[in-house]
Amino acid sequence: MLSSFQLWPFIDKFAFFNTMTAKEFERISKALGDPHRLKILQEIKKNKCMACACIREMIDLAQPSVSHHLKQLIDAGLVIPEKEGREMRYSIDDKVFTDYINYLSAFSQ
Amino acid sequence: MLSSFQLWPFIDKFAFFNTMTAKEFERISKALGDPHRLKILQEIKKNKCMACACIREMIDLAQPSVSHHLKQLIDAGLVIPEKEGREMRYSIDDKVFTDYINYLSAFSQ
DNA sequence: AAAACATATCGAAATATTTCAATGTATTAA
DNA sequence: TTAATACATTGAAATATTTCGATATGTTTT
Repeated sequence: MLSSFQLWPFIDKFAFFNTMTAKEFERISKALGDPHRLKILQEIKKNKCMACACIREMIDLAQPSVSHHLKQLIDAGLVIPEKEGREMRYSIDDKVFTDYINYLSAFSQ
Repeated sequence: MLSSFQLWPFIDKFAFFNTMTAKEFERISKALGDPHRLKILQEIKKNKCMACACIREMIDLAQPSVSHHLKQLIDAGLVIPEKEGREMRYSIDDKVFTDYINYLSAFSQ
């Protein structure tokens, strides 16, 4: 059976099945490549919690550092920020993870 | 329906389904977070080619730089090096990509 | 054995990232 | 309206990564 790529060989295997560009992929990979940010992501996944107040308790970093890491996760699209009074709430953007996985899956087949 | 995590809540969701540690995940993410290394991976995926000779033609970098990037991909486990005469052949380790995707999938569900 | 070739390693300069004290901004409480 | 709270931004030092010329190592060719 022919795959799409054999039928349309001019289509880039690494950009066809989702809208992610190589630049976006790179930014997400960078965001994932830090132990503090991975911890933050896992905490946000466990329970959508307010940021610095809650996250600082689990990570040994100053407030501006936590803020800096959160910004990178947000800029990569992995985390969605939401203002709630004078606090912030952060949540995981499942779709961006799915797109990232789709991009990756071109390598493991 | 109960998930495994509800049945065994003491098991870490991010380390159960594969053997990858957070440190390994971090190293792979870092390796993926560079445009040159992504290009190299895509080229290796397309056709298992000899390294510097073939890869240098597609990337505007000096030979030691290509070697340096390849080393990071190898250290991350994404690429398998193989000596063939005086050349090297590099190939993708599908399994490591699959493990990485498994680790990631805990975030997108 | 000497020359040529393919790639790795070293070391240093250029560049990028991480970190935090100080300060700014917006929101709620007094 | 002044205090306090929650978080973002700035700017600078510490640290890590990228890059490449020079050189080393191992393999094939002559």
